[in-house]
Amino acid sequence: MSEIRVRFAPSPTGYLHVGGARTALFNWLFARKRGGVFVLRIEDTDRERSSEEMVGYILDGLRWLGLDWDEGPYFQGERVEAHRECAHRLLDSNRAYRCFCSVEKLDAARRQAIAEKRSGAVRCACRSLDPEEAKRRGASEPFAVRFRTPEGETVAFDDIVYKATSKETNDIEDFVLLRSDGSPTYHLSVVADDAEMRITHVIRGQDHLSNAPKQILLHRALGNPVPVFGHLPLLLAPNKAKLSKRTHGEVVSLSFYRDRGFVPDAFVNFLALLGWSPGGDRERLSRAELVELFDLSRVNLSNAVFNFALGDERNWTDPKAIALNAEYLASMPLDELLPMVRPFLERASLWRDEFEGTWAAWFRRTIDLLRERCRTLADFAERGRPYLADEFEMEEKALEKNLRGKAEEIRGRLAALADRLATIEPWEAAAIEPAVRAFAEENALKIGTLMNAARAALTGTNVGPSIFEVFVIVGRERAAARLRAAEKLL
RNA sequence: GUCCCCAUCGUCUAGCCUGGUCAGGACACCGCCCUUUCACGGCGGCAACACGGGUUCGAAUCCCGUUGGGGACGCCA
Repeated sequence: MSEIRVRFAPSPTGYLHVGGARTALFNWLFARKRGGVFVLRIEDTDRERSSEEMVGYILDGLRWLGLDWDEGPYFQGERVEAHRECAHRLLDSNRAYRCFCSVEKLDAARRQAIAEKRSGAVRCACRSLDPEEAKRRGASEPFAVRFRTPEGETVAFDDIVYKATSKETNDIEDFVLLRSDGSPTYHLSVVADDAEMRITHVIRGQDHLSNAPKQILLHRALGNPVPVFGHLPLLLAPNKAKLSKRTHGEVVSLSFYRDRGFVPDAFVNFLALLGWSPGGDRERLSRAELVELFDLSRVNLSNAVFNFALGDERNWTDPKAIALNAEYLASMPLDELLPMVRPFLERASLWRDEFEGTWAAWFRRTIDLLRERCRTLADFAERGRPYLADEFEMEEKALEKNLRGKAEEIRGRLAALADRLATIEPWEAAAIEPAVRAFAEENALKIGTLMNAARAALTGTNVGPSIFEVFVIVGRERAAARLRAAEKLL
């Protein structure tokens, strides 16, 4: 049995989006599961729309997800001579022909065919031109090279996902192989490169399903071994349209998920479950488990909706993705989490080198305390501010409800509590709690009122971890200072 | 318009191949418990086999049709 080789072949005409990332992931999983080779090929034959910058983004995205490739990146644009050579071979064997029609004329013919309720797969008149005559004309006239699609045949193939699939060749147009400027088109390049790179399994989006018969025909005409195809159901936007960077914007771009604080493993886990399931109830799956359980033939046949709602503060992207990310944040090894949090703190100007030096133990404890309440890495910067820095916002809600609203009861008591903090030993939750409770009792204060007021004073909010843990993390002096400051707001 | 593909809770899905289960799970949502906050956790609730015909003792499961959705039909990839 020869080696299994798959490829991910994005075109660098835009950012890597979530759908493309999933295609890459499924190729990667398939290769890793079967001990195959994962090839990365950049399909940059559309020179006008491709850019080097986009190539960089695509590589960054794959690296972020941890989808390491074994070969490449190869650039299709560097192989145009080989592709052209294929077209000429086809021309020589009469499996392709020269077409002298103008693009305008063809467009008009196609529109008319559709208007007359006929097939859109129009055949060009140049198909029946005498090859020798066409060759002579070609010396002085621009022409495109078209594939001579056989007539009256059925192309059948077994798709790993869609199983038995077939298409009548009469429904396939004579697609272009070489443009009139001599540049190869997608179909030709893909087929030539897949053969050259000895690709055994073509795993890609279902939007390519109707391209498979054309490519099979081309492979046969070229005398290549035909690869096995596996088409993946599409990822749809909430409005059920195919996901596209252009219409759906940055929220479908992979880099957006990195920037908004997703853990790569969590996002990979989520992506894997979009269109595939190992069967049963298992959902939280590590990368190793994914590789172990992955089975392309178990991929769903129907398209999956990727839910996002940018206007929605809480569920700006698929709630299930967020839930999974929160689960990873809460339970992943702290040592892996810490370095992921750092860039988000840096971006918010909350990072201090001491966090990795003299304050390392304290920092670990702080992040560990916060993680249960964070849904993205960005939340650490947002919720962590009162713990990590001295300037933080006093939320109006907290101020009104737990400080000013309770002014009669707590006036003078906050400052008194601040004094009391100095006497607590050791400075741990187990000692702070009884001391604070005793203080409340002595002052005829409801403990809840005092705790809520303290939370507002120390963190500026009315939500967060146990107030006694908060005291520990904020620290004796800072806590006292904040209590006194809050006293002045009453 | 032509061709191709698809169809289980709001969403992701298990079950379908090899008909017989209260159609299972997760997320979301709602309630209760835990907690004098929030979150986590626990318990419970809401919620689906698109429709119509067959085949069969019996259909989510097999067949046909309808409807709905998606994709392709480019000298884009």
